[in-house]
Amino acid sequence: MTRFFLVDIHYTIEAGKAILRLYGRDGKGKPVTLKDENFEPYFYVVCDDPAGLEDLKEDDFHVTKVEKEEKLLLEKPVTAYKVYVNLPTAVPVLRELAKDIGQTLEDDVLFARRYLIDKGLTPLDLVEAEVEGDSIKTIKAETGTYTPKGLAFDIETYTPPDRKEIDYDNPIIMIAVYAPDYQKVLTWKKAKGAEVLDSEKAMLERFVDVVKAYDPDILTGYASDGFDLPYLLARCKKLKVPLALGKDGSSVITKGRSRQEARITGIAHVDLYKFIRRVLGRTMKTQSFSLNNVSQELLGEKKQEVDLDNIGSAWDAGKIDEFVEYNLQDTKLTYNLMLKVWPSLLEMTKIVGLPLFDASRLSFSQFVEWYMMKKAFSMNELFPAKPGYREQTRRMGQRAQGGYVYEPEPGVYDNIAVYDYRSLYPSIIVSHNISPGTVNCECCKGKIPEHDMHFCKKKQGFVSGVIKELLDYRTTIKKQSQKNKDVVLEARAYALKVLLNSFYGYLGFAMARWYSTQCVEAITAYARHYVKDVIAKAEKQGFAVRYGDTDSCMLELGKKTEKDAKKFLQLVNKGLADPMELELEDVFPAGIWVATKGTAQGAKKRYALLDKEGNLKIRGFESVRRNAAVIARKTQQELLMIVLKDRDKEKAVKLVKDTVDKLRKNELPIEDVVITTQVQKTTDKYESVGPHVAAAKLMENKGRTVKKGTIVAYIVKKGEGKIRDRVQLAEDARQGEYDGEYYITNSLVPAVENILSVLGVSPESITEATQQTTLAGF
DNA sequence: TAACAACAGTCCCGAA
DNA sequence: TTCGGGACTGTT
Ligand SMILES: Nc1ncnc2c1ncn2[C@H]1C[C@H](O)[C@@H](COP(=O)(O)OP(=O)(O)OP(=O)(O)O)O1
Ligand SMILES: [Mg+2]
Repeated sequence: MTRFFLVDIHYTIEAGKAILRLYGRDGKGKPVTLKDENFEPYFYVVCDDPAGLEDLKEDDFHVTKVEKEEKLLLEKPVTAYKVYVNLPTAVPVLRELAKDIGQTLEDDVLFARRYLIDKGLTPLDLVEAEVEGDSIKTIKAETGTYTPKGLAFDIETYTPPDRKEIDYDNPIIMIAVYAPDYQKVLTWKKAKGAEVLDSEKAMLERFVDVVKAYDPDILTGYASDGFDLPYLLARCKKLKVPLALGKDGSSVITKGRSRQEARITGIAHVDLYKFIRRVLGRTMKTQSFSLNNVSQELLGEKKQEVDLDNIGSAWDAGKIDEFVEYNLQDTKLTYNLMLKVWPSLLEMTKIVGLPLFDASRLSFSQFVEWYMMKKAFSMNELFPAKPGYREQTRRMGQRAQGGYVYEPEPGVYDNIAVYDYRSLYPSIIVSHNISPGTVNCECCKGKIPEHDMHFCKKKQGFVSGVIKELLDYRTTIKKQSQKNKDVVLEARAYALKVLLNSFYGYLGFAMARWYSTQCVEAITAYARHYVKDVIAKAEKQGFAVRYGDTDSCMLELGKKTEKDAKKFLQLVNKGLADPMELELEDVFPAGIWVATKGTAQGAKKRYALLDKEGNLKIRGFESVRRNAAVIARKTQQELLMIVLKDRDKEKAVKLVKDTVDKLRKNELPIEDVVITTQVQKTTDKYESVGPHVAAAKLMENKGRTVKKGTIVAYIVKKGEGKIRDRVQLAEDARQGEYDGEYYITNSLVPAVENILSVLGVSPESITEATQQTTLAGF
């Protein structure tokens, strides 16, 4: 009997047979490798007459047996034939032949993943195997707490002083690895603090040895899928060094060109850049996803800045001491980032049940889909086929209505109670049993809001059942995080929230296996119903409704107290079916809503609240937008603080006037007028060329690569004509080069005018008055 | 930086 | 000069 934490799984074909190898570590920290030779690949065929299935064959591929099974497809019973084949690689071949006989299903499930699903094993959790030698006889899942054994690494490459592109002809000059109990920097020129090897080749060989000796479960880098490992591989190939990091002695394997990934057999390679960018990217404030910026935001740690542009000349001059420090520092940051995201990453890996390598690279849709597939197996549901191209296009044209947003009345208000449904869409799915298989059942009647549709009340739906489990779990975590004010739990609750909301999105996602417009329509119709219901109830109770968006409702308490606010919460919750629940997030001493530009109408998705500790919670305003000029963002934020906290109109006016003045007199440093904007396509693809695209082209002219996602920092210069003809890269901007008038009219004034007008101050008075003082100065 | 969804504000370009 | 739409970013 062997018990161990499962880290990775991989299969090979030996003597015409698929052999799975499971890699992991036992409770004492000893590495474990076991093989399973008794798992057979298969797919399903749904048909009336299975004749001919057993005889399918092509080349070396053939069917080994066929079993009849009663399964469910989209929650309806079907008879399916389970077609076993001799090799995993036979599946994509024989399924094509089987298409003449019936509908093939589950014919695109990777073999190792199939194994994990069928055996119910969870990576990074315990498994228990009965073995003979190193061969698995039986295997089952257990539970235990895994402690990660990780190693971070980073390479530095030689770059000639005048070049910046990646060129595999340039050598790797340094490699660092970091774990709390082990650090090393390798290089091949004399340097303080490093182990100095004779040559690049020797260094690469040593690197392989170092990693093997440390024997990590997890090897982590920052952008290591796209840079470090492909680079290492290229240099190793050139110098004839096997990059044999695999636990079976195999080399690192890279895959894909646009979306590269580097796999190491038996070790979970985690590219933190990829994971952070995809999972946290949307919510991060950072200007770029450089290791430094990301560490700054996530860890509050900044590494020493070293000018890497000089690494080539420094190397040539043999002055590389500072790069040793720098290289190690990078790996330390990478390691700490790993620790930071570990609770969420571990959570997601265990939930989805795929190896860490795969789990850390999943998109949200893949995540949802693999989770559903895992659950489907245990509930005897067949995995529906992925939609074909035509079906995808058809779905693309469909659009379901979304959430309701209440139009606010511009103004400053006191004592705002903020209510918000906990996991609204997921809780609707669960409480109303929304699932493709429960739509308009024969056995029940009823009608959902806005649509002639109902959902079964008797039979548990597949999707609703799957989400219920996760939702209950998230609720526990969220409550714990609130109770203990624990940021780690909060991060986990957040990851789970996004995941849960992705189930709703997934049901309306064109490429989904489980796709249902009806479900999507139902979910959002219920959501609109529930948020409007709170609004109506609040009004009935005499509250002034100030705002609401999708699942939230903000009430001005007026003469009412916080106790009344809590009573109202009870009232609403009494009318809600489990697991739906409205939460009272907080009562804020003050809040402001403004008009949309050029109208008197209240702007949605733009407001600010002052909390009891005196902090601002700003939503939608320029101050939280990276593509607004820094000066506009700063001034607006200060202004909001003055308006909500100091309540000082004079001070507010003065702030803006002073800022206008400084802009006019060109007194502000360049950093204050920088605008950062992302290019979402390559620069040649633009129909309309805006300032940031013009700036991106300036970068390209300087020989810099601009890719999708590059964030461009620029300023607007004085001059005539279009704004795009007046941009200058922030890095090249000279002091005083910016156009103060542009920033006043197009940036600062728009950001503050609707706030000032709530106070009854007209923007003209601000700019005019300054003009007068300026003139008076002459 | 392909791939969970919809709703919404603002800036600037480009056609009329 | 006006106005619609492309582009980007944020909120839920
Ligand atoms: N990223 C998203 N994808 C799809 N739907 C979303 C997303 N974000 C929000 N929604 C929808 C579904 C949510 O239930 C609803 C309300 O959003 P929100 O209040 O932010 O989250 P939530 O209600 O799910 O969690 P909680 O309020 O407990 O943090 O809006
Ligand atoms: Mg909510």
